[in-house]
Amino acid sequence: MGRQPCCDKLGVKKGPWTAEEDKKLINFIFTNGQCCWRAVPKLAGLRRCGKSCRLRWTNYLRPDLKRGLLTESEEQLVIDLHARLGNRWSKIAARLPGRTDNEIKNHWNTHIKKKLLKMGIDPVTHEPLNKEETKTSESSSHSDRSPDDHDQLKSQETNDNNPSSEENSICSPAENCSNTESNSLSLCDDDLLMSCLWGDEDIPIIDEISWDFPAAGPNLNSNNNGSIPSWDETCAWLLDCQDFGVQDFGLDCFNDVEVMNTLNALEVDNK
DNA sequence: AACACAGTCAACCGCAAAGGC
DNA sequence: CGCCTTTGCGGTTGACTGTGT
Repeated sequence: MGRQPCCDKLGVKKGPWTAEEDKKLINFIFTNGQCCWRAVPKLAGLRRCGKSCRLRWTNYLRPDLKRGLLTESEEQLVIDLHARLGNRWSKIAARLPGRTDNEIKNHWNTHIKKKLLKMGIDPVTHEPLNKEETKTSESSSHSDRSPDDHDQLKSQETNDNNPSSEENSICSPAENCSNTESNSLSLCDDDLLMSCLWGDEDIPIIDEISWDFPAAGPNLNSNNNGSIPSWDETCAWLLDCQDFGVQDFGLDCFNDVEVMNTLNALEVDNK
């Protein structure tokens, strides 16, 4: 019994997305919310597989994404999290709001890996490289964290959700780093970042709290209670990284005059 | 200017987990 | 309980861009 392919290969487009396709996808998700990805291409009029649509949305089109290189603080956080979690990029990304697993994975492979090697640190074990050489002859110790040694971490990970787990007993200022603050890590200093890192409460992911687009259209202002990037911030991406204007979307949900004025103002600023 | 090489990153692929029936 | 579908994840690829010769 063969596995059903994620899409019929016939007539399904692959490769880079065009602005037109992006528009269709954004338009669809803004008006209908994120529903069954498999159905999205059909409903949105795209000749893509659902998987591709989901990837495009999560890695590129999501309004809450930060663009640009990771900051020093974020990079340090990634390194620390990688030491703890290994190549669990999605888990790492979940702790860096506005960053995607793909982005972090790429950044790790292209920048951080080399940086660590330059510093004489094994990017896999996070141990000093010369230390590694001597250690290879020894049997593994608790601190010798091989890439496959993350099963242990995995169990820790599962305990992350358990408030009574041992790891959670590590008292850190994380408690002070409230969820709302955690959503704007870029504003935190390194101490706060580390606090957030060692606090094992799952940082609420922006997706979960603000990207549940109702079909009726988002109430753009009501969700902004300070913990979520303002609409002004989140919509800037539309003007920032795409070569089309907001009006081009023809979004029914953008019928709020105030919002439209803001968007227009942003667009003017951008020019 | 032309070419080669290296670096970067968006996108694809295959697998596994999750969830519904 | 087992099958099937859907979603999510991590590894990998390949196109594009920048830099050096």
